[in-house]
Amino acid sequence: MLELAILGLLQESPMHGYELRKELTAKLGAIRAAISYGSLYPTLRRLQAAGWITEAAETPATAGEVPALTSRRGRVVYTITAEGKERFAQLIAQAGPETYDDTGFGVHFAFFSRTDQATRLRILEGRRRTIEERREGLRDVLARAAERLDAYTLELQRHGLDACEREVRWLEELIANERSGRAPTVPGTGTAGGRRETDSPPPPGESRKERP
Amino acid sequence: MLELAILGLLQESPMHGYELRKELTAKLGAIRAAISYGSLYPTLRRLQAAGWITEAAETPATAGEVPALTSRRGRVVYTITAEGKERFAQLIAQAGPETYDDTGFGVHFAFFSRTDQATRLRILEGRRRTIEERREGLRDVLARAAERLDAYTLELQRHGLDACEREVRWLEELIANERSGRAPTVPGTGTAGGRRETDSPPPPGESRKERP
DNA sequence: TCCCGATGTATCGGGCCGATACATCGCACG
DNA sequence: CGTGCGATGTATCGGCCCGATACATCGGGA
Repeated sequence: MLELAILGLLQESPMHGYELRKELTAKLGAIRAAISYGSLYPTLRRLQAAGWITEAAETPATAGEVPALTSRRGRVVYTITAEGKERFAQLIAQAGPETYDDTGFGVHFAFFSRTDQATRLRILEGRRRTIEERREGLRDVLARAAERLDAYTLELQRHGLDACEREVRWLEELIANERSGRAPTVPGTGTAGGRRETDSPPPPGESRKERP
Repeated sequence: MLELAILGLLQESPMHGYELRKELTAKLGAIRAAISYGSLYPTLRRLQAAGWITEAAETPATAGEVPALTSRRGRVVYTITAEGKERFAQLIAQAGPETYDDTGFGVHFAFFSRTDQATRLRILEGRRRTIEERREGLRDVLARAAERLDAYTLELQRHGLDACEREVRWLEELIANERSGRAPTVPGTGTAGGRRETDSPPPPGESRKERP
């Protein structure tokens, strides 16, 4: 999963580790706390070993432009390769069971703008099925094993069931929007400000790989 | 986390691995998919090594009672020790940062009936603070970095923010109930049947993501 | 009869996390 | 003027947990 996220971010621009972590946190903040360096650095090394990215020490002196007394810090900049872009395209499009768990779905969804509509629909529907199954499991427990569980445990299940129902509804709306070619924007969620004039566009679709 | 859950369940009655997994799934179904045997068995061995539990091959023949032609299966039954009970009490009462993440909180909450009110309040409030921080982080991103993110990523954040707000409200109710000495039963959640005479107690649980 | 699904125990490779270590920079506060 | 603290930055290590895999038995339906 981390592999996919890193490849996705580096496609926007080359970055060094610290920056990558910040971007990762901003992009995936809704699904996971914060990536640990204990995962990040080993993953970066793995990606390099596979040839998906290259790492390079930051330009020691860019010649002109304020050679700067400011700092000489050993920053390492990671850049995605052509093979890495292919790898990303492959990972983002294929869907296994992990694609539908909380983290996997979240990462795929965060990079939906780099996929085509058919893939988006496939993933959205797979996620819905997964959540529906979880929901049925919770309903079963609540209906059939309620007397064996204490009130707190029961309340936990109820809250989980509620979250499942809510997510299914959310997915239904996204699926409907997707089918009609409209953009994501689910009506109900007018939560925070921030909407800009840029918002109409969306079905960003087309996985453009901007070649150099 | 698994350690705590196992110790908690074995306190109700001795069990063998397969059974333990089923109970774990029923009790924690709202927060995590299903415990893998690849985690369960090593953890059980760890617990035994520490002296918190003992393992014993199932009684070969209970003497009378249908010696049974049925089966001779090498089942291993795990039983909690006195030290294990102390360990559980210690784990369930103390709270570190992991106590407030999705999984950690869920497990603690599932065993709330084995704790005192003060501990419950402490954990509930810690969780609320954690979720409030997550919520603020999402608001910041939505307010300050919205133009840098695509429509899908934005929608993901909005959905996450919505879940945070909902959970905070839920926690508030649980806290209020806890303070007033009342039992949980959050008004809104009349989802499934199963209420019994035992029900006065508690509130719900929460979880999600996964995280992690 | 034969196979399948549930019951049951167990290991192995690998991903990811938390703790930890170390180093530099700019700024605020004393 | 110094001193320390928070942000920036790279990196490793032990350990938990997961998914895949292997193996074995039992009851029942095709």
